[in-house]
Amino acid sequence: MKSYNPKEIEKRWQRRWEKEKTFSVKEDAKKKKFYALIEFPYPSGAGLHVGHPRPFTAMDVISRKKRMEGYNVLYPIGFDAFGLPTENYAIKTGRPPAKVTKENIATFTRQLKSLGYSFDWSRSVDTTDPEYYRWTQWIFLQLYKHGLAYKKNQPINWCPKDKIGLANEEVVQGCCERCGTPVEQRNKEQWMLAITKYADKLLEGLKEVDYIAPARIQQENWIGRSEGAEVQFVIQSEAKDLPISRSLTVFTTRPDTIFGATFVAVSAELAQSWLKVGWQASEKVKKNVEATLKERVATADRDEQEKTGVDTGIKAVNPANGEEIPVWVTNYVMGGVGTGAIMAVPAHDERDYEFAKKFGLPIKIVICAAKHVSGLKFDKNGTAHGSIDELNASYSDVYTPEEMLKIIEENGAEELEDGLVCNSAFLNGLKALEAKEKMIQWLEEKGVGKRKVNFKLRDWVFSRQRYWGEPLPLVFCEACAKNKKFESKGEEMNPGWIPDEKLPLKLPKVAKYEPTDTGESPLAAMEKWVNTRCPRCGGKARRETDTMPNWAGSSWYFLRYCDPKNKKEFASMKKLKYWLGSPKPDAKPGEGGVDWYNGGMEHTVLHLLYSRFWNQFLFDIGAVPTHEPYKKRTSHGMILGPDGEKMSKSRGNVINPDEMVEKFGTDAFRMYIMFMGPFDQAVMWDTNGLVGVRRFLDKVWNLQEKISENATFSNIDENHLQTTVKKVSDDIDQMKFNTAIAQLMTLTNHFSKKNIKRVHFETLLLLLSPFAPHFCEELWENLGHNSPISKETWPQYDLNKIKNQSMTIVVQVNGKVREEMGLVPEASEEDVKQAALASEKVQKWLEGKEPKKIIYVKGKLVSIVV
RNA sequence: GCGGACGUGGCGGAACUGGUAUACGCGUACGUCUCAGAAGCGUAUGGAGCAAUCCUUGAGGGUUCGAGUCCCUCCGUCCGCACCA
Repeated sequence: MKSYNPKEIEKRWQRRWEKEKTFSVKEDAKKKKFYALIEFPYPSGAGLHVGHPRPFTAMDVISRKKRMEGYNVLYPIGFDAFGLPTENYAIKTGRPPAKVTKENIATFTRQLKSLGYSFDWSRSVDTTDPEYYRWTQWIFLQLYKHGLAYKKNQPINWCPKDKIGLANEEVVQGCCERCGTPVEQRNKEQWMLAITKYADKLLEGLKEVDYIAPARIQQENWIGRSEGAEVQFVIQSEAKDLPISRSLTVFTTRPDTIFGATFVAVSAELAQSWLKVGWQASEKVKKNVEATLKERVATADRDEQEKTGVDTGIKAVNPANGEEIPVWVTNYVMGGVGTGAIMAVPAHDERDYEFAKKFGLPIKIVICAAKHVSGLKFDKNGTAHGSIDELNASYSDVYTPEEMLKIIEENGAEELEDGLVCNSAFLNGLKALEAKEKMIQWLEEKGVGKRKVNFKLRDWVFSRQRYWGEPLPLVFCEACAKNKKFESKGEEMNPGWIPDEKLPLKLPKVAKYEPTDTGESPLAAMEKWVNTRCPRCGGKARRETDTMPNWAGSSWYFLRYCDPKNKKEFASMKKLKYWLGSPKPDAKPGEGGVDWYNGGMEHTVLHLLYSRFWNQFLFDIGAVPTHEPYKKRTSHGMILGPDGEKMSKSRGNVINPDEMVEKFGTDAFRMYIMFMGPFDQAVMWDTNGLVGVRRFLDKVWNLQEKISENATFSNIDENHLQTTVKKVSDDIDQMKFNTAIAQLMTLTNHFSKKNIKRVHFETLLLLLSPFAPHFCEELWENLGHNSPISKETWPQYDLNKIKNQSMTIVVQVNGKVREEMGLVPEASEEDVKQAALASEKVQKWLEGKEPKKIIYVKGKLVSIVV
């Protein structure tokens, strides 16, 4: 017998799969479809990282199993190739990004093919291919035509190192997500996508889909819906010079606490906007505003930041009780949130409390609830700690501490929701949530406020001033703008667009890729390209020179996979319906999507949200068949270096996949990646573990010699086999690959102690084949099969075949295991109990006492209580 | 601060709806093969003890015949958001 030589057999099978197009799929109405998706890689110059194979192998295992179960499986691959690293490389070396990208894709392709993935390579896409980005541009134009893309002059996050504008989502703690440089604010004209118009739909859609909880929760938090009210506070006459001469609008989620508002706090941004339009504020106020705005940009960690502020001297009237309260400018109210102004309720908001304490502003309790009376803490015995006397010093009609305690105890009012409103006129005695509703109604009736839903989500900054991205297919024509030939949607001149049949608008070849400090894209210097004819009137016009962010191409790639060669549409509806539509006969319209999408947690906010937005929009205009793009979303953990740290060149703990494949073989590498640890958790690389998996494969290889038709096959053997079929099947479905492999090892260990029948060895190979495909193909062929194992049927288990000759019953005395007995499986409860009591060991522990109680768990154990 | 995940041998990690904790792998020790080493193969391997037996799932308490699993308090690690009103 030849020994196991991975190098030889892996090349052979890879060539054969390619030649026979084993994994190419076509739509086939007779077969159930299954669409498995992984996040397509960015083809960096460094080549494949060991992080890549983890999700790729996992979905490959699932895809291979699904194929064997009779599904028509689409498992596609492509490249998300626009982006900064390639552009920066081009700047450094002067080589054209398109060329560099081609080379990188070739490297990635070779590496991915060497790992034996069952991708349908004939459907491969490349986001930088004009035939692909033609449709990215087309979708953008659809958004524009539907009023969801607009140009806006606004402060943007500017990374001075990368010389690029960043979306809010790309700024982490005030720094550029990519390079870590502190971000500056700059005013720039930017293309925006109105994702906020889809905020509610994006939130609603999460109910339809099966995402792992952290992914769903992160999306919910990011969208950040909060229900409350906008309330008008009338400004007193001393502030005539204020632009908001009549009233100031605040947003609050707790209108029920309005009687406890003791001051109004406004953001420095709002104050600045007043100053710009002629507010005559004192020098002190002006200085404070300036200082706060400066600090905003510089401070990354706001945790430790001291609250500061200044009294503007303006008075506002609380509409609920007519009380006059001061307006302060503070650093803890943010410009972009709500209306940029709040009513401060120090008794029930920690931040307001901290501020009120510091500046000696009054604190008024209006809700009796243990956890929400600032400065007061109640322990389990109901004893109050803190200083309520200090709090209510300026308000005589608040309950005494004793009365409050009583209310809290009687109503079990721990949380704010359970609290009772006090000191609030017509709201007194109501539960906080009821009071909230009543107050909103009251505000609306009086015309001093209205119900309002607020979102954290901001519109998406969609333009980048860089070269290596999709050009925005827009043209500015002054003549047309003057003649108002285009419907007005933005603030400035409205550009016309390039007609569909003229797409794609190709990226021109430029000599220099450097971005400019003025913030213009390198395309702006291409006079020949920039100056063009207006597609409407044929007159002189200029092209838009901004490009799209790298999120654009990845927002719809899963759609293109369904019909990658289509020249007339981004994909035909018929094909989209086949691959994305729900196969369930009772499915509601719009239900379905990619059956299973696995990707990194780092993409659960941005990429996932953006592509859901595009898909929902495309659904609304009738271009795709489903509401939601992805039916099911899972995530993998990171692979850490052998030192337990994130792999990085500077740490020198990077593992090269090519090297591992060269040394141990692709199948061992794939199996080790799956065996390392729980799929959703971070795991440390340990090459010794890979050695162990390789040993396992050798062991399976050697089983060939033990095949004998005279081999015995006992019930115990049958048990092992059936349990393994069940466990491996179930575990793969639940992505518990590590335990599936452990079970295959157990079965192999069992088999290697005896002679085995060929059919049982074959079952083992079938179960192993998704993990180690080349290895199993080879052994399958050695057994004399002509057709490949990948075309075989997945084994079925039959629990009825598990026949126990005996069952093992554990006997516990007072909760401790004292005896283990083998009994016939037919034994009745009485038989088992009798046998247990009769046992010598049990008798010894009973010490002659009568058992109080005997519990029997069928087929498992007897528990005797003395 | 809020939200989420988690804490089990020397190490990575198993354990279904509460029912024999430590599966599987690594490492280690001994044996076998070998001129020798490596790789194989075999046996052992949570801790203490000669043994009977006792102890053991971050710490402490509770519920239960029975807790890694459920409840409470605390400690620690990782991730996400962050003065979001």
